Amino acid sequence: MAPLARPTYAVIAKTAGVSEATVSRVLNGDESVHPDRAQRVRDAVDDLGYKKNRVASALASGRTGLIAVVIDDELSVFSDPFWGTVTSGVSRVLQENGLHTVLMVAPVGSLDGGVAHYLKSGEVDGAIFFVLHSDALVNNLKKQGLPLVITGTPHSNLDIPFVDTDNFGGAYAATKHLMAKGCKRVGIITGDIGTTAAKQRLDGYSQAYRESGQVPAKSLVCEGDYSFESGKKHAAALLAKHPDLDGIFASNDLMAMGAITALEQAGKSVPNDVRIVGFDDALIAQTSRPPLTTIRQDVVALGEAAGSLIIAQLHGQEPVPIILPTQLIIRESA
Amino acid sequence: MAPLARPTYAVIAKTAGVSEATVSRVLNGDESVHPDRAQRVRDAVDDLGYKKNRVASALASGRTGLIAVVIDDELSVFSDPFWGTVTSGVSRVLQENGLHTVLMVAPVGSLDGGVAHYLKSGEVDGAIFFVLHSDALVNNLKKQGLPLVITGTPHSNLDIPFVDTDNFGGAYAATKHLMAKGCKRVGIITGDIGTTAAKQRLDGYSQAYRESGQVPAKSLVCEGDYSFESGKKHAAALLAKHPDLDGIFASNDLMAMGAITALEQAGKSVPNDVRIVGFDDALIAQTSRPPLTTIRQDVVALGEAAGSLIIAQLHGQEPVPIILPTQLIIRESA
DNA sequence: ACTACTCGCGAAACCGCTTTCACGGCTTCC
DNA sequence: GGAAGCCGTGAAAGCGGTTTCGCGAGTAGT
Repeated sequence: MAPLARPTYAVIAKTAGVSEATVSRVLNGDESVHPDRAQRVRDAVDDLGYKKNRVASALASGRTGLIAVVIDDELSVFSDPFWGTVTSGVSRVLQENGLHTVLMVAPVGSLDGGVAHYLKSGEVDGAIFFVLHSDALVNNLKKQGLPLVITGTPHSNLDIPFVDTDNFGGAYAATKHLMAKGCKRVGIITGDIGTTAAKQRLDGYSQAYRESGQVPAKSLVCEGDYSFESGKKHAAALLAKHPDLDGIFASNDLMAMGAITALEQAGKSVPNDVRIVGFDDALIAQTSRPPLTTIRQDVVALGEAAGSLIIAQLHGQEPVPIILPTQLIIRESA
Repeated sequence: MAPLARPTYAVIAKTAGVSEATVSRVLNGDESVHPDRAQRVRDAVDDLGYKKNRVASALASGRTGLIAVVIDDELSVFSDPFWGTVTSGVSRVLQENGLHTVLMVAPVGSLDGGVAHYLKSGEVDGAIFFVLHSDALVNNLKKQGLPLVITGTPHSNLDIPFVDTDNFGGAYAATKHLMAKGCKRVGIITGDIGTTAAKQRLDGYSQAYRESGQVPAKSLVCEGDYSFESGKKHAAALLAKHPDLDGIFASNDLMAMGAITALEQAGKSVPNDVRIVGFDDALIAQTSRPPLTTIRQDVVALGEAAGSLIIAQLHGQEPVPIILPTQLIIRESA
């Protein structure tokens, strides 16, 4: 580690013939410095190839330039490309604003774990939470005034800015589409109903169903867990209970694929006998056979929105929740 | 931001009745402090709920406790769950060692971009590179003595520790498996041959082929780019050139799925007419119809290995490259 | 008994940047 | 013409740890 002696303020100040205080002012965009001196400083900076030491800067100013992305889990990122994609969106926005992303993949659990300590200890300027299993930590951090953003809609009425996809609208559109295609008996395989997203998608389905003049039978609603296997299982069950089933809305693409597999095993053709719509427009939706009709959510945009919400707070602006629109992508499964 | 006044060394020192220097020694595991005083310090730390300010610590010691994970790209993470998974492996290992992961998703390109500056400016204690398009930056950083790890085998003979999957062995096993199943004419769809992984997998294929007593025809080798579409395209081409084709080794699962799609469109049955083996054992391998026989690489382990290599270097140990074994997963496609 | 070391520990310098404070020089207002 | 106000600027005091340096006491060597 021979960090080839980087210049410091002392050097810049000397070559520019000003004080260190002035150097700091120029480099931090303080307008009150005389243009000539400011220019001298900038010249010196360029000549010497100066780069600010962010650590020293952080210590003195209390701002680290780091934003934590917290994934309260082990599994999500491991198996789901979704969060990786969101993260890269976040990362890009932050980078454009001179901030950096600290990734923390760990069960958050208590208020006293490693992650909690790290966040509380002022080493990051803000935090974005991805999968939130408990509100305790978030509430705690909010009290300390740490800028926060939640992706997904929070359970309780936390007064914390969040970004989310229009789950309700997407599910509504998916169900409407099935109805428009002539489906009379449409089942739904939900996600883990403990998550707000799953709940909202169910609501969208129900709403569309009711607008068709019918009420969805309880037995048409199955609670899955977003896995391929659960899609398979519940599709088979639905078919067993309702031989006249002609449509399924699955709360994500993976379950939709599971459903297709189950239906074809049962001798049904998709989309001729049963039409299927998924949610996400993940990569697998395109590679599926038949290609999956699904609700696209813009995952990168989700990350970018989260990033901008944090930045807004850093700038002292009052952040407003962001709900991103979805888009119906019609392929062959419905 | 009311960081409820966290205690500092000054407070600890006073309550423990020692000097700040001693506090520092105790907290950094210096053995030379008398056990009694050390205990007094530890008690004070516990009582006051003291947590070290990492920023101040970083400034004074020159160690930030941050490791950068650099993805020299925009696309990889966006579309491929692979890197997300590796990252979480890295993150876990680092966290266990009191380090944190700074994620940088950006084209690295020049020696002078934002990422380059960040890395050179000593704000991280080490860096792990994922997708490496150019050796320039890495070489440059190495000269500065920054601990580095590359995932994947470097092109040139850089003297930089790396972790990789046994691409050769995996491809070899895949091809052998096809031969053992009775395949006589086995094509390969490689990845971007500019990457070492693709090259190594091709070598493994060739080796296995030669051991069967034959030499693979040039026309059996197609260069794909890891995408679904390229798998589809090249499988169709292979079949056109070799009507007697009875096996395909695809360098990743996505291309294998593309190949299946193309073959079925051409009226061939998988695995009855043509057997197919993929590589990765990604999620889609299980959801494919038929389920994909493939070479599993342990992606999480890859990340963990990268993490430990960095840590080894931080401890001043001489790191040795790590090659992780693969495993043949037999499903229905071959 | 006297010098020579070793050992544990505290004082203080230091890491590099930010920010407060006060000062000299000007303009403005009675 | 003198008091009051501004403005641009530099000196210096931090931010909260780490680390060097040297001191005093205790042990050993001769």
